[in-house]
Amino acid sequence: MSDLKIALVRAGQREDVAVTTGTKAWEPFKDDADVIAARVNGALKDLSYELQDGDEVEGVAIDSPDGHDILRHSTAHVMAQAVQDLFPEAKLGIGPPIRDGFYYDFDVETPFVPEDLEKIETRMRKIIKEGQRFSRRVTTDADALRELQDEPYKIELIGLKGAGMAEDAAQEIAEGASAEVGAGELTIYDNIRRDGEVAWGDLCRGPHLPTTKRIPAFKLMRTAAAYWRGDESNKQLQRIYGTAWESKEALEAHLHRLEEAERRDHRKLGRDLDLYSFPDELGSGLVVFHPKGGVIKRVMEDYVRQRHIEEGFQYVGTPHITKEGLFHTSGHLPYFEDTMFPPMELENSRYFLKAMNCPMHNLIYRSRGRSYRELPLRLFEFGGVYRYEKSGVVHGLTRVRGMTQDDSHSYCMPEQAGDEIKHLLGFCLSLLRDFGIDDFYLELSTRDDANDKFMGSDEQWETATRILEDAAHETGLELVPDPGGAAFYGPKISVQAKDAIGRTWQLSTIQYDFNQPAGFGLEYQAPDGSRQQPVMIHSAKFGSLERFYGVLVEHYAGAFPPWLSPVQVQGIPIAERHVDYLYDVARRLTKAGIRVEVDESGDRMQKKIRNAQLQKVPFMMIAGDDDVAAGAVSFRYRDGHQDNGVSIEDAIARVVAAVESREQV
RNA sequence: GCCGCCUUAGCUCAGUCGGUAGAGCGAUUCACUCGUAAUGAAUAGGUCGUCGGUUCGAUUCCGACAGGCGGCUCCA
Repeated sequence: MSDLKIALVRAGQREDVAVTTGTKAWEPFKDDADVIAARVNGALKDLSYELQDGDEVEGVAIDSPDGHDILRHSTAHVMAQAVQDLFPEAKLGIGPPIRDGFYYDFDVETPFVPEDLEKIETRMRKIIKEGQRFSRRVTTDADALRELQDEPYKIELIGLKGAGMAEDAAQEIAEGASAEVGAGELTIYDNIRRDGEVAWGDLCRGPHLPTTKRIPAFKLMRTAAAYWRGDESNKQLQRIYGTAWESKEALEAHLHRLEEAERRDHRKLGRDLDLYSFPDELGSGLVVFHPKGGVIKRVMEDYVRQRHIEEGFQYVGTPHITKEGLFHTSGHLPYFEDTMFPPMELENSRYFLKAMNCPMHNLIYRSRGRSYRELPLRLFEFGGVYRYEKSGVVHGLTRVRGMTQDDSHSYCMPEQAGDEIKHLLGFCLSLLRDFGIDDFYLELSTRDDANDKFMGSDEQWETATRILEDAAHETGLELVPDPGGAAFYGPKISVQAKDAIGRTWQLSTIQYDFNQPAGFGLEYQAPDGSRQQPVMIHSAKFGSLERFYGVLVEHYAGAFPPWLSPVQVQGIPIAERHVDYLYDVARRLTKAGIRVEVDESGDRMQKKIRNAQLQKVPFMMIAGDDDVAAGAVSFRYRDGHQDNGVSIEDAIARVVAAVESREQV
């Protein structure tokens, strides 16, 4: 029994402590009810870990990010135990923690139904009540293979590990597989009842909660199918999603956040606010914009077109269909024919609906000789494209089959490419900020060596990737790599934006393309008289107008800033005799370019206020006897606050200023 | 495309153990003219997603298809 020296870290403070040999990690934290694991020399360990001399030890609280992961992973184990209790034939897939919860995949004969979830939850509560201990046990590949002979998927994972997979490779082949097998030693976690009986066990790296009793609150959310190891050609397993939290209150808060997200759902708000609809008669993924929704679309387009022109773009127009040869020249057809609507045959030609705009812009470039003096040449349009998206992926405005791309192509000399990309990236970000989206990071999609879909030489790819990377770094934004995510013709930077409730969306994309200029034989005449090939840079600022529209609806929960609001001012008379007065003010507002309506329905004024509130109109302009007498109006805002007796001149100026500044009110 | 669930009035939803349906909101009309989130009454509105099968009889049971929802794969 010799003394060990350890360093205890608490609230960022290091403290040297002497403990006896055999001291477990839980002991220094026995008074901290929140601590459910330990970080020892940077690595997460169970509280049952035996401390070594020189260890630096820090408690992991259940409500910390790591603590949440451990809690949820342990809850996934409890769920898997419950499932195998109730469905003994179920084979285990993987069961990692994910954002806000966890899942576990099972191979079962018949898919789970909602009633099964209730039974599983009940069984889980029983397991939690039993207070089973999570016990770590180091094993060997051979022992594990013997022990898990009835679990074919686990055996496959051990095989992958045995093949020398690094941890990140394991991550890649099966999202979350690294939760079961890592680069290090192989371990099994046994769930042990109080009487010492082993209730259940699973191949797992851990760490885990000390006991199942430490799961304060959980809920199973839904079932779904998922391909084994994320590969479409593999068998589909049945996945159960659940969530777990450090307290009942935290669980409630999470469920409340989900409800809030539902309230913001752009599909629901689109109906409630009469913005757009998806008539069955049109077909899946095809949208019609109603008058109010059309206002927002038009304002977006007008503003974006104006900004492009200011940034040196030239607005062009191209048709929605073309003969197939164009897409052969561009190289798209072999890659995209599956996602294009089938061709129509006429006059001995096959015509395709347009799925991308770039080939047509190339024709505009090629329509006459080009001088280096006009480069960079920037062509821009709202291009309507159609893509035959698989039926299961169509989703509101964010995944449609007919969309409008705010698409531009910059043609430049190779040496101009870096500056052009920086220019485009800055432009994208400033445009997004104008629409109130200001929290983003960048993603760099590159070629994947294992895949032969990519066209062009190694050198071209390296050059292009480096130029994009430099431009991305210059923004100072976080840059996340996305290997294998590039288009066949070149690497891509995309802007991933976070909305008001923290969800991320891929919006702007900037792609470097050295292939299409070659395919189309694009040239410019250089200062020395020689003919050179330009590079083209694709960029979409919003990606698609429809998707961005949907993102904006959810970001603002339908309460748009005045410049985007379909109705900016709703006039509400106290009584019928005030209608004409309001119409006079409304006429002056209209003259100032403001979208204003006067509610002259038979409703009581309280009802009119309610209606305007539900329609999320930014300015309610109310007039009664007092206002008429004072030559004024009264404002009510969406947050309920009021500003009475504002003179008509001030009222108009106030609305106009809010619209012009694009501010939120 | 794959797995599961769903489809009843414009919207949100009841209901029919197989005998062709109901509410609230919305709409229309009438009365009320009102100071910051729902005035009252009356009326209209559905071949219960579509097609086929079982049945004396199908909105209800079965099948196919379409559309939707949640995931997976894919993606702007």
